[in-house]
Amino acid sequence: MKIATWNVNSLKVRLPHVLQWLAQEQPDVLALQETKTEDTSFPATDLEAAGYRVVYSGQKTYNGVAVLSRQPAADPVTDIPGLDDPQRRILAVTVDGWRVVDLYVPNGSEVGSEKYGYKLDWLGKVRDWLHAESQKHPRLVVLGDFNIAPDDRDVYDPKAWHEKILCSTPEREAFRGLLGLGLSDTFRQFEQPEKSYTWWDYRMNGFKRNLGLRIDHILASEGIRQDCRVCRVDTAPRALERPSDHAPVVAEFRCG
DNA sequence: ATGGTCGGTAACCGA
Repeated sequence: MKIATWNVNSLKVRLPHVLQWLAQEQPDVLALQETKTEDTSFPATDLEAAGYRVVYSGQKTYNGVAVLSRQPAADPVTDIPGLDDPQRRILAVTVDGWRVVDLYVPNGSEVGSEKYGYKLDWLGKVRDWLHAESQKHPRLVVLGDFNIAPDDRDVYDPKAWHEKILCSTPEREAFRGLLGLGLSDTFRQFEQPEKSYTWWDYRMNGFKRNLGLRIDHILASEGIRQDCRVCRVDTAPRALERPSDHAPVVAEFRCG
């Protein structure tokens, strides 16, 4: 089972990159964030022609998540029970007995802002929901744009980002809270190159200078963490013309 | 030097 996550920052603009990447990598599952596409204009036909089933939860202008899968996706959930939120940020589906939870965690804007409060509240409610999901599904993968750099080694300049958004202690505690559900940060199960990141600001030639943060993650439940064979960032799409500001992250699991 | 670049959408907001 090869499963990946990619914040595409507009699926309409990035569709050629996504189709190219699917053809090259042939993942079993690809979770997308920031599709910025209403469901009525989701490019289902193009993706199905590429051999993928599509499930999506979008809205106008902002947010939007989708899961592409080679096998059919069952039991979709688009809302956290008990959280009445118009923002389309979560999508859970079951593929081949694997529960896949696609998250687009709020950015939070600035520490202490209203959006920051929403982010922390949202993360708390997601944690409660994922606790219930983990009881129901022994094979659980939680992946997406978490908008949290878990550790200083996930930040190109930890001093400059000290207690800044994406790096603040409450955000990192919320991330550790998810790990406390028995979820493993699959990227850190393996030796990795130093200065591995998944997002680089469009400004200041951030990618060329590798001024990045690792904020996109693939978490695996206790039942499958030992089956994870590799987790890596694919920086190649970030170097293309007109790229997303995020790179895909891929994890491969031994099956059965 | 406190900027800078994208995407969506139509003057700015969000990231």
